[in-house]
Amino acid sequence: MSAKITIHDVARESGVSIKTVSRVLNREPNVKADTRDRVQAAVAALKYRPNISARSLAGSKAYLIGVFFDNPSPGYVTDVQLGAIARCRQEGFHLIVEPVDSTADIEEQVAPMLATLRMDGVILTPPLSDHPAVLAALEREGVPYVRIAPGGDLDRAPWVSMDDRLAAYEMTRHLIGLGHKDIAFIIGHPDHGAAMQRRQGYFDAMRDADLPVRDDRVEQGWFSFRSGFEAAEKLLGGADRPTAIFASNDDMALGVMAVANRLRLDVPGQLSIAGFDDTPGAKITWPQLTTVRQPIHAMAGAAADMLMHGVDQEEGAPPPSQVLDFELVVRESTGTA
Amino acid sequence: MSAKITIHDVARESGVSIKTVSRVLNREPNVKADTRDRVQAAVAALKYRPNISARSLAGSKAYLIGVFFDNPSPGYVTDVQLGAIARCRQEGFHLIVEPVDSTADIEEQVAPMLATLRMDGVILTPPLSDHPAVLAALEREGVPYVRIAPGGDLDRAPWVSMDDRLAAYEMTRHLIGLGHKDIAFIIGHPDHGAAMQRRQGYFDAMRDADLPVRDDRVEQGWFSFRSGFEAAEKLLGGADRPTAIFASNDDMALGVMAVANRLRLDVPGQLSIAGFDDTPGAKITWPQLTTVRQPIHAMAGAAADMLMHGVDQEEGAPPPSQVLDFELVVRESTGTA
DNA sequence: CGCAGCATAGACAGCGCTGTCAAGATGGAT
DNA sequence: ATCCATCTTGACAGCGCTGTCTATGCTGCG
Repeated sequence: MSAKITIHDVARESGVSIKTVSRVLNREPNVKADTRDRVQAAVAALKYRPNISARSLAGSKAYLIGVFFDNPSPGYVTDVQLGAIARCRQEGFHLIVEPVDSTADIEEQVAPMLATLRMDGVILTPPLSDHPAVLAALEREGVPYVRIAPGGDLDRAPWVSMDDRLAAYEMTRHLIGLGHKDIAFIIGHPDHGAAMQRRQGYFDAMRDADLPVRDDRVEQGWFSFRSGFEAAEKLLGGADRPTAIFASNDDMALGVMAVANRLRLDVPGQLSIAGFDDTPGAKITWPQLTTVRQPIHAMAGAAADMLMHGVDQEEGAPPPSQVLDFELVVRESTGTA
Repeated sequence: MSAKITIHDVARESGVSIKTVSRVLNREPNVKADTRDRVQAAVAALKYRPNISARSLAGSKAYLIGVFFDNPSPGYVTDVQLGAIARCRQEGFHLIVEPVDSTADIEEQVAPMLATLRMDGVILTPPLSDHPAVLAALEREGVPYVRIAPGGDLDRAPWVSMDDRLAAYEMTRHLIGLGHKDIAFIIGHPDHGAAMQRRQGYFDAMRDADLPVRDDRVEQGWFSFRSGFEAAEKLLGGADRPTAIFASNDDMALGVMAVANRLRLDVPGQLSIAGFDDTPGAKITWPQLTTVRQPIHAMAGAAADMLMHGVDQEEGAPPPSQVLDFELVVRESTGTA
């Protein structure tokens, strides 16, 4: 184990005080270029790395960003982490991941970790983005947070999201463009803000194309494979079938795909299927799923950015938020009617 | 924001010195029961939480465990995290997640974070468990680590794993027990230690049952959906088909399933399919996949345990390691021959 | 009754850094 | 040459804890 080398070693090596080394490290102004170079050379020579505990104890930054999640799909979680970390690394921040069970006592889970860690900020993923107790705990402890894809309460704190309504609108238009007129829709979990927006996008697109939407062509799902499976059984059970089904997430679309397989329906020959999210599962199927790619990586990165650079919200001004672009991913599960 | 309350507040409240509070917090001996109770009452009353930065700066523990990963399946990563965190929470530890790109410069990625964070230990997941540069960097910095499912070099450091050979052996026996005699096998990524063990388990079971293994019934795969798909096309292409295919991970098994669907083969009526891992994808398909459940959660928990309680390896003694139990999960994709 | 020996508690010095404040250096305007 | 404003640097005091060392109280034993 290499002996720990501290700021004092660097100061000695470069012939300045530790305070000056600190200044160089933190890119503070008012350091002569010449001095800065000497210090940086010493840092490089000694391979010096500031100790994060000392930094956060003495200063106001902890160099720690938290990610709270509650068991959405693993692919989503991992994507968020990767997106956030990519940005954090550049600034010397690290990521603390904390699963939060939204059905258990929030206070008990969140407050202790907030107090012990004193993180600089927390990234909230759905469904935590809309969990009142979580937001309240964060606010009480004075820890800044950014929500990813919140469903409501948009003026309360900064957030990052995509336009779910528009994405669903465009997916529906894609289907209509393929010649489909009888398009069924499977709604997502009603507690999930995005689910309602996607539903709206579907209705808007159908209306704009003057296509009627029969009541029995819209089924309620819960974002799970099983709920998609069951909805598809109703939709495809009789002889009167839609020519396309748009499930508002991939898991449900996969459920539809499974029913189609059982029924020996050719996809996309006899039935087009569209999903939403572009989870890994979308490619782990045959035919591969036409879906919407969420900019998860970018959203998490943007959230980390806001947190690291301080989200100083001016009094009265709306919180600084961002809407990022999605992408329609057309694969093999959709075809002409 | 609640004003930060410190050990001094607790000391004042309970009428003892801060050192005594520290003793109670750290469960040190030689504190009268009466005193301990008073302190604990004050801690509870004030909702005091020790500051982790101060603790790690002053003491030798950082209360931080790292998890290094390099993009195995998201489900695997998330499972490891959840398993490790569950254990860490009980002891007041937190988890730092760090993706490590094994194809890039390891030194550059790992050394800085080890120096700045001074974590108490690191959990390595495959394929990092067998990455020489990662192990070397950890050892040079003197950071203890526990490997999950390492492929070799078992005497070098502690590890946690399961018996992949035995699991594959039992899955093969499950198939044989169902009456199958012509069982094909798809090998996993050759760099992955576990892949070879699974292959061995298959061969051992076939040999022990006096069943011949034809060369053209064993295909090389890479643990990916596509490689499973391609292997299945070869295996199922002609009229002379095996009655069962054992793919040595779920992604490949799903590839086989996709081919079976295209070929309109009834699963499990005309073809039984078995996977390995029990990823979420195993249930996101129809019929659901018979597979092997890895004790990922438990392995990660055990690894965290070792790290938190110090893995003091005696000179010359083998590193303390564990082999945990797997579970055969029989679902609908396998049936009688 | 005196004292070793242990259990219990506190004083105090840092851990490695940043924030504050003050001192010295520099330069331009007068 | 003088003075002030500005730039550059350093001394020093903590941040909130733990480790070490010392002081006290108490026990039991000769």
